Amino acid sequence: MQIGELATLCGIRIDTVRYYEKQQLLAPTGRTDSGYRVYSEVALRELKFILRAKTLGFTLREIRELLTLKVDRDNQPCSSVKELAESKLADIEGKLNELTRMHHALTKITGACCGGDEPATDCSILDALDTQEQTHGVD
Amino acid sequence: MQIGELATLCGIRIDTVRYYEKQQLLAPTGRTDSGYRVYSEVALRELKFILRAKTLGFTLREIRELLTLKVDRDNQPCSSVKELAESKLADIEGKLNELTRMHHALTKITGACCGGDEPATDCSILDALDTQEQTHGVD
DNA sequence: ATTGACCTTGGACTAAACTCCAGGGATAGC
DNA sequence: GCTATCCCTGGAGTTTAGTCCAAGGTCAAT
Repeated sequence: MQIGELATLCGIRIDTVRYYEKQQLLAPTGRTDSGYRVYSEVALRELKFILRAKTLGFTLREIRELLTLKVDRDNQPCSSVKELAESKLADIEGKLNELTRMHHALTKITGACCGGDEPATDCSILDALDTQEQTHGVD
Repeated sequence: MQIGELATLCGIRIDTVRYYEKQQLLAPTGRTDSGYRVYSEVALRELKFILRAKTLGFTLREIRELLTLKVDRDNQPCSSVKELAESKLADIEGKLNELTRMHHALTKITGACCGGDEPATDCSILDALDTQEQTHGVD
């Protein structure tokens, strides 16, 4: 497919696709004789991954790292790959913890809002977070 | 405490704290006679919340919304609060799904990398994501 | 062969989120 | 009282991540 279709499928602008290419995040699968970029299904999946990772708070630089995280058991010294993957895993686990805490807090707020059985007459997200166990390793 | 201590405790610059103030995210608890900003423990918690939310991919505008999400059961029309909280809950659930998928994928990579029992000799994060159920509602 | 919808590059522009600087006042220790 | 370290404001500069524009080539249909 061409760049326009790819962009439409992902709900972004053509310029953004070219920007990601310049940032070494997404190379076109090939070019036509006339120089048009051509993209495969793999590229489409890659672009979708990039966009999802972005909503999770990863920067383009971090996403580039994630995308180049490849294990080739027969040829590669795996220590560096493993190190990076584990550091990304730690990031992700921290984010999962925080999101879970926020989820609890917001659930509590919506409950308090419309006839839940919480006694509080006033509740903010910070108050709601307070009632969670404070055992997250982020601070 | 003063702005310098607050910033140091959070690992950010003083300018950033003042920037958040200008963006209506974090007001100082008060001022000294000479005009120095003074911050309480509550402000410290608020700032930490802002910084955590930022790593989760929320923009400053969204964080401001989250922070002003307050339920006052006795006085407020709760429909708007509830609506916003529920839309944020949906955001958070989407992020939790994606993060969980990524977590599985990275775990698979680190397993494949150092003596795991996966048969693949080659594995990237996209390959690893492939083996997850593709039933997330994001695309 | 002309029209319209697509694509190309290069470069300028924007918004969000900082980050730094200049010029000056406040406070604490010697 | 001097010096260092903190703070103040206002404004300029930077980085990241796009977004737009101009000038022009390509392709399919009429």
